Amino acid sequence: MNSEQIAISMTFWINVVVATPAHSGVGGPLTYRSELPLAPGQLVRVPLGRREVLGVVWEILPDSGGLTPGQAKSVLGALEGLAPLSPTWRKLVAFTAGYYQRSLGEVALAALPPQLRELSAVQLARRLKRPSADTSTEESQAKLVELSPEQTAALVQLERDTRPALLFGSTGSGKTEVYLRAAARVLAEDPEAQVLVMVPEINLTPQLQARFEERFAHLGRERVVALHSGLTPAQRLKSWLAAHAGVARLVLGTRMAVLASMPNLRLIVVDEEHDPSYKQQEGARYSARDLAVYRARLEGLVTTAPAKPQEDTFAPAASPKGCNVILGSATPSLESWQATLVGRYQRLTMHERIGSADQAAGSLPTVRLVDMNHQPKHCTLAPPLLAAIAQRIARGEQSLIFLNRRGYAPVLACHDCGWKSECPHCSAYRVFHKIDRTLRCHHCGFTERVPRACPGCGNVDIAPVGRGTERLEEHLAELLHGITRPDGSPLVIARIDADTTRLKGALESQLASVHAGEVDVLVGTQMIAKGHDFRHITLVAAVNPDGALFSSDFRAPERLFGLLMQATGRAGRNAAKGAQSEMWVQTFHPQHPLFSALKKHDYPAFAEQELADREAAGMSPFGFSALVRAEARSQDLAQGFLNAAAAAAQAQALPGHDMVTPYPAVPMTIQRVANVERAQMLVESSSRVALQRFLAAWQPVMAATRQQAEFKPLIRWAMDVDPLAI
DNA sequence: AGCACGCCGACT
DNA sequence: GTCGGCGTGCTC
Repeated sequence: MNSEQIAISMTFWINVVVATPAHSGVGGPLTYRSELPLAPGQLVRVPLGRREVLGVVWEILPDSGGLTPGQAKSVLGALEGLAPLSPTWRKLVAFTAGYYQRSLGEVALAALPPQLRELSAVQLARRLKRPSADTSTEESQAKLVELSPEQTAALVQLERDTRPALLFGSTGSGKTEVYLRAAARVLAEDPEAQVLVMVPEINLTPQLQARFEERFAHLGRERVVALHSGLTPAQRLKSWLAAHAGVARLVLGTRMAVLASMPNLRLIVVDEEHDPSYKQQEGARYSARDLAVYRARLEGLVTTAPAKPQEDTFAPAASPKGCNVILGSATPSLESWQATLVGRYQRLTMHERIGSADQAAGSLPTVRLVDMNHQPKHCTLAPPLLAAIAQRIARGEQSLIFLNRRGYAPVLACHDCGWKSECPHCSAYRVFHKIDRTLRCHHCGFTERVPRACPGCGNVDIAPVGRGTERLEEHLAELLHGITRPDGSPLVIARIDADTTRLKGALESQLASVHAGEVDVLVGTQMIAKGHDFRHITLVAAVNPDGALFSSDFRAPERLFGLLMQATGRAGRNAAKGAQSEMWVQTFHPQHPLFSALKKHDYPAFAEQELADREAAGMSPFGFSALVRAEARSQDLAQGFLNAAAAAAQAQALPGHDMVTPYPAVPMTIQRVANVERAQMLVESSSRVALQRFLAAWQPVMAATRQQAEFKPLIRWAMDVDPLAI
């Protein structure tokens, strides 16, 4: 019957990408037949196994490509009314898939709103029929503040120089206003132009969204849309469709937005570009910041060639339209900083704090290092720090205390038999949460009530070891007992961390009470360092930051410096109090160069020091790396698989192997999670291109290794290119 | 990834 | 006797 149909009607052969992962064996596009002519980039429903899935038409084939008619199924239908995804978008997806070693379909489908997969043709037609945003509203320009000389200079420079721009500006220097002006210029120049603004976290979008909406209200309603995982599926689809149709002029989103379809993209802004959340940590592990720079080149947004064009896979040929990419940060990633040093990016510096008329007084807080070697043993808070906090309370000022460990105590232990609160499913300790008397595993979520007595020996004397935010809050309440506010009322201590903000809206309401001055001392994890503007806080303290100085994670110092710089920015944004604001750091290593740079609020000095270390060690941005991770029921199997795959790569002399160093497989830091053993293998190279070639060639070798009988029970493996931590 | 098929333990 | 556990294999 099928053959008769073929005989009487025209048949087209097309390649379609569907969401099959790279390790499934089906990496590339699948060939389907279609009775209708289809265009590359169109969305289609196709049969896959026994289900119907959404796919993207990737290419039109001249013939059946050697497939027998029985092998190819027919396309079920196209999503009518949707313009095909542009060639540029497909190039971006293809690059992402190739660079990060995932299948085309996995990247392409992940970039589409999930609801698109479920929608019937009728439902989609209804969504598309909705009246588009009104195009003309009165030109009610919001009143503009006067720009500082630095802001003006940055904007002038952005117009002159189309290299990617690193906007290096401290907290409060007015980076957002530069984004707004740069966006306004692009949008005004071209009535079709679109702008993409990315932020690291969803909870930062509402404030920024309000600001952009206000500024661009004259463009008409619904011209500014948000795109992030906090939206409902329907909202996300709506935003995506608006961006895809070119109706949305400005898209504000998290990392996922870098892959949004925006046919007239002219400017990309990456705010807080150093933030680790730009790196996707599951599925296709792409860096949205790096892809933003790539996409800008692809769209013809930035024009300058990199230092060594042939050597950089991250440098597509630029097209001629012209636009830009702005990366903003007070503490840039060392990768971006290095790029400005070699001229690949331009650097725009903004250091004045806007609104502080009194610059001579120096509005940045004083950094005080507390040498913990000279403090009473085992004290959590040094007496001088405690006294300073008490003083603030008495003056009616607020303090902010950081501790990067939530819960009450990181482990519960029996001093008699040595029992510790290990998780039965993971190789990690369960954290003691006093508030509900539970032991919780922060890796798999396994939760139990705290045992009455030691499960090992029956001793009732089991005790918390170490200190988390919950215990610090309790401890502070004891230490500060009796201290009163200026009006004689008792002090209030509050805590903000992942546990107190689990409920929707909880973070907002807690922040509001801090802003309202109801709280005297705020205890929290790093989540409070980001983006929140606490004007009345005049003291910020980091209780125990030393772990990051000697961490095996080579980016830990960079993150610590950024966090502490950000925290100093939190203190005393109220200009009048800026001069008396203080940042306290408790450390056993006060001579560490990181702290010397911090004392001077000197990021360039820190970067110089850190880059020298990285160069000596051949690490990013001077060297390139990838991790291959494997999961299995046994650690031996996971490691064995990785080692066997590496041996096969050497034996076959894969492209680039002579410039690439694979290290032996090792257990991951958290070796076992939810009863699955995890191992990883580090692969390094001084050449990004060699590493890329090697990884691409290695992929099928891994698949073949997996086919060997002994490795059948392997659960999965995946590559992480340019990993954040090793 | 989904979603089948397929072969071994505790229940209507 | 079946329901269901997840090991294994396939998807144009």
